[in-house]
Amino acid sequence: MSQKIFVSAKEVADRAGVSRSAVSRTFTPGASVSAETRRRVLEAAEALGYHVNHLARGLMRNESGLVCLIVSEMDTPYRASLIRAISRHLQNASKIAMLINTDRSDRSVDEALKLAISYRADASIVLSGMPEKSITDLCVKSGQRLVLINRDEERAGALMINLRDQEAARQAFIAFQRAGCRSFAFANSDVGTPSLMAREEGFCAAGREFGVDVIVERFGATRYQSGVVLAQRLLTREVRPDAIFCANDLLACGLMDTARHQFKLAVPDDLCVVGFDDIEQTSWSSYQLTTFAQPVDRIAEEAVLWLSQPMTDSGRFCRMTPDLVWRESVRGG
Amino acid sequence: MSQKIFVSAKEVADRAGVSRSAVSRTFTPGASVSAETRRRVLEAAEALGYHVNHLARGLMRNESGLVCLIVSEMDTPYRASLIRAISRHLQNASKIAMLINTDRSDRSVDEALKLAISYRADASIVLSGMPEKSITDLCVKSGQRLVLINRDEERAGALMINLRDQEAARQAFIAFQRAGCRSFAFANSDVGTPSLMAREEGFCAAGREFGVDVIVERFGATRYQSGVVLAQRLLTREVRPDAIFCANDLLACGLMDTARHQFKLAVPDDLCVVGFDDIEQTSWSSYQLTTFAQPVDRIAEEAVLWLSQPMTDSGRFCRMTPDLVWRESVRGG
DNA sequence: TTGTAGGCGTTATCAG
DNA sequence: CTGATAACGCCTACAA
Repeated sequence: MSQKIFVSAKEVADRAGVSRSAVSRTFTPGASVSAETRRRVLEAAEALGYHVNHLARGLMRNESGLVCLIVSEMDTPYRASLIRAISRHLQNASKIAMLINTDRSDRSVDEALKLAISYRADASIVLSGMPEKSITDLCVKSGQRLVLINRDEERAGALMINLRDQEAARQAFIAFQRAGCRSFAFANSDVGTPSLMAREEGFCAAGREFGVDVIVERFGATRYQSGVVLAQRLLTREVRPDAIFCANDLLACGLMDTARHQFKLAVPDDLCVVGFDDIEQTSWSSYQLTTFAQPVDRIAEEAVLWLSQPMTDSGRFCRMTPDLVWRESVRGG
Repeated sequence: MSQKIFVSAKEVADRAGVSRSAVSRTFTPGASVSAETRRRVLEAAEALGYHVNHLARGLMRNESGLVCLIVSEMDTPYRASLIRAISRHLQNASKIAMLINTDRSDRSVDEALKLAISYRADASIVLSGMPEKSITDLCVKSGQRLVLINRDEERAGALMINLRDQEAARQAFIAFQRAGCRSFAFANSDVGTPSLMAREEGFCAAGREFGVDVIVERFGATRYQSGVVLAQRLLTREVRPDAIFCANDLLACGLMDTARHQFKLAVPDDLCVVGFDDIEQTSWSSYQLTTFAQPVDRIAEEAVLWLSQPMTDSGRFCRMTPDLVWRESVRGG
């Protein structure tokens, strides 16, 4: 482990023939420095390759500029696009994203939040799992911003961004009805994420509302492969569903592929499918999936906006409406 | 902007009735503390919610624990999986990833590296674009580790991880020949990334080697939509290619979809296709694409390993061989 | 406008 | 094993 030798403000000051404070002031936006001093400092800094030490600055200012992103399975299309959107918005706000991988267990999310505290992150944004109240309380008490995305529980002092999953599910149900579908199913993973469960419940509730039975099948992780299995289970039932709402697009892709290739069904003629997220693949011509678009960019925007809001004790809910994107996997439209 | 009030070692020391040093030692792995002192410190820390300030620790130890990931278009499947792999390996090495989005211009990469210096990152890993020599020199001079992935230029003191793109391209060519293909094409984007160009050159070189003409078409970004356009251009030529090597999987998916749906061609009977990356979608039953797998996990492993290697002036090349994954898009296999 | 002095929360060093 | 003390690099009064 070799020594790191970054150049410090003192060296710049010496070379420029000014005091350390002059250097500091040169790099502090609102400070007063004469043009001449500034010029000499900048010149020396350039020559030496000086860059303000954000660690030390953060120590003084009590503001690190770091924002912690806590997320599991980040290579999943929807997650990846959300991370990208958030990190871009953060950069625009002169913050920088620290990325922490979790395994989706609540304990590993707790560990991640502790790490965020250790790094004196200005904020933490949780995309996966639900941290313990004692930890989130500590975050908030420490003055850290906290954003929970698509989690259902409330946390004091945090911003909770949620989608109207249930309403969307109802909308999907109605779309199926308009398409003349008669046998309805919901295809879910068995991980029990709040937003996934909300979609399931919303779809079942719509079934009750309209006096129609809804079959629910759950299996595995929320991925393509589970969609394959779900299709095999649902499409071999005595009364085969002709309308399947999938908890997300990945499941829908696996399900559609299997319906077509293994069961030789035509979508949407034999089977209507609706997904959720609007990941890029749904627009590919092999899928053309009708789905609900998560307002990824707006979620990111709201999350980052919250970081500069004055602290409140109560926390805030922010509910957004996903847009139904009509493509070719449902008749009519 | 409300004040942040994190609890400090002094407060823990006061509560536990010991000195600040004792607290520090308790949280420093190799240090010697009596069991009793340790217990009292831990108890006080727990009660107060104390967490070591990594910013201050980094200042002292001259080691921030931060590693900067510089990447553009990070929501792309291959990039996302690489980021995930790297961030997991970093976590195992008790480092933490800082994520910086660039627009792939070399200038924005330079800016990102300056940010990495400002945060005293222990290392920077560049996945996109090529930073200026003056900047990379500064990084290395400052004692920062530097890893360049899939870049072609050399940089002193850096680890450069590359794939044997040309050899892979030759292998693809031979696979096409074995499948009995007669008219060869290479489908590329027009961004000119080193690794993409290497694949193109390797494929053309193989054509020359075997005395066969190779058509090259380039268009747009390295994404699905460009694959669509490339298919339209290539498949309307007088002599229609029956073997197309795509610069990456995203292009291949767009090209395959278009070949099948718009041109009603059967893959692999009418057209053989090979891609590159082995993104998850290639294993979906709509594609079953034969492709070269990037050794994502090994790349991540090597990159992280480099961070703990003793510093050398010369830098190091690390070349890896992508594995050809046989699926259904090429006859034979 | 400028320089000086003190402190931010740590860790390393060195007596005890 | 423990506690005082001096850094680390920076910012912010305060006084000049």
